[in-house]
Amino acid sequence: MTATGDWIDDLPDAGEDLERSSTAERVADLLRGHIINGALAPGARLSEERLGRKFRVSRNTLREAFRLLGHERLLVHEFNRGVFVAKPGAEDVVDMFRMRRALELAAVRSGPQAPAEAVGTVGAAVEQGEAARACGDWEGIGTANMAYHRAIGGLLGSPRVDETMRQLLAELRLAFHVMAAPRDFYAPYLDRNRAIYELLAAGSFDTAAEELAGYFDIAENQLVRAFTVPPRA
Amino acid sequence: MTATGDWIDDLPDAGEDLERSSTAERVADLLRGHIINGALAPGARLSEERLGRKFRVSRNTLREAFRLLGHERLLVHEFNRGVFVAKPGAEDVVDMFRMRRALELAAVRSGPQAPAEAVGTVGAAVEQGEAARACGDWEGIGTANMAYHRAIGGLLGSPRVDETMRQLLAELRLAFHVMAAPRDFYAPYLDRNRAIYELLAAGSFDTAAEELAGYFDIAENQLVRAFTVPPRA
DNA sequence: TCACAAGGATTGTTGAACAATACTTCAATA
DNA sequence: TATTGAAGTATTGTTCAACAATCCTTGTGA
Repeated sequence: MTATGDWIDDLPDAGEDLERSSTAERVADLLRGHIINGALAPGARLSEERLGRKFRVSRNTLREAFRLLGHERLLVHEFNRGVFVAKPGAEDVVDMFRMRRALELAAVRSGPQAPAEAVGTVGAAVEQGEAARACGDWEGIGTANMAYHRAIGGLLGSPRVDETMRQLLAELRLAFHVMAAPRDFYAPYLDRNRAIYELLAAGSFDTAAEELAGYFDIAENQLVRAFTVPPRA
Repeated sequence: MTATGDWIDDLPDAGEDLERSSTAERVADLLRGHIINGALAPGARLSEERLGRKFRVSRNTLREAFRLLGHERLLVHEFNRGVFVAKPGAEDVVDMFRMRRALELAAVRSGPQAPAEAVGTVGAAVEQGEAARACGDWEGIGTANMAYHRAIGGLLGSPRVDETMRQLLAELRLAFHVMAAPRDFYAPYLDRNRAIYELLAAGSFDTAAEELAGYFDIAENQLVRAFTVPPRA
């Protein structure tokens, strides 16, 4: 017989690829993508009948998908009026940053206990962003920035925090589409991202936290200003 | 004419009392109550047909309610098998405490910027717990402890953190029902709760954070032990 | 004991139907 | 003109019934 049967424990987890089958979840994924990349403008109304025809799913299934995205704050559900793509305001941005500060700063400060490859994931996101900049791929820079901060949150090694960060950053990205010129918003922060990563890799977690806090202050300020001066009515 | 029409802006917001009407949400509220007070045991299966008959709602409406509670991690949805009351394990408790530490400690340290009556809310929860202890109302002590930590999270003044804390503590409470003797679990912590509150009221936020961190260590340890030594099979 | 097939039970999804509510239009009135 | 009121229409809220897909149980046979 071959050594042991342990080989079955060694192959990678299927990870949701098996259980993932519900139509409602697939529709939710599809919609989430369209919302995040801006294909569905904030405030847009989602008609049950028309979307149902478009996706070839029944109204009931569609409504289940709506509930999922509503819980992620990407859709708002107004009773007897329908569901709309969420339209975050300045106060929402402020609130999201409150939560980001709490979670990401705690994550960075918990660096010494972070799981093994967690810091490496941050570095990968940094390079992903720099590659996008080299191509002039502004959309890609935004995506990389999301991955970067998700990786920061990942330092806590907490599935619940990971999930929360995922939602939070998706909602934040939605907020960008309300802004005037989100194009090269993130580009100036790429160098700062790398600097923080270097500090993490060097084990200077407290200094990294201070740097990150500085980033929050600047980015929040810039974002809120972009909201307060509305993108021409 | 009477001075201005501004009086209409001055009356208090109706605040969700008007929009709150969906049957699915009411069913979700009902189920949530039954789950956190232990009427529905962890691991129990929720049959769509039987629950639908019981509550006099259709399967579709019930399924919408399930989705809501699933997103709060109170129910787990297994494809083609049904929904079950979540059954948190030791690793879930550890993870919940990771997130609690991040949020509540950040909240306490943000004390100086806390909204006006936020500290008072913490004090109210302390007294609510002491009153419950005086009555020997163990269930009430647990409820008061939940309110206490929600109030701690409320120091951040963030709606998103509030919502997250609400879910987190509901899930944590569910975890208690897996324990052997959850009866007087919280009683020993009442004095500590008051001590932390006094520190908050005195403005010693950093000291309060240290005390709170100590509470987390002890409570988590006690909880995890209660899980590792299972409540007789 | 194990494998496997048949059967029943439950969920996944659809489509249609009706009630309840919101939105639109337009006429009537002050 | 501005506002009110009253249809009429469109959309959502909810239910019901049906069928496909999947799981679980049971019993049979080797």
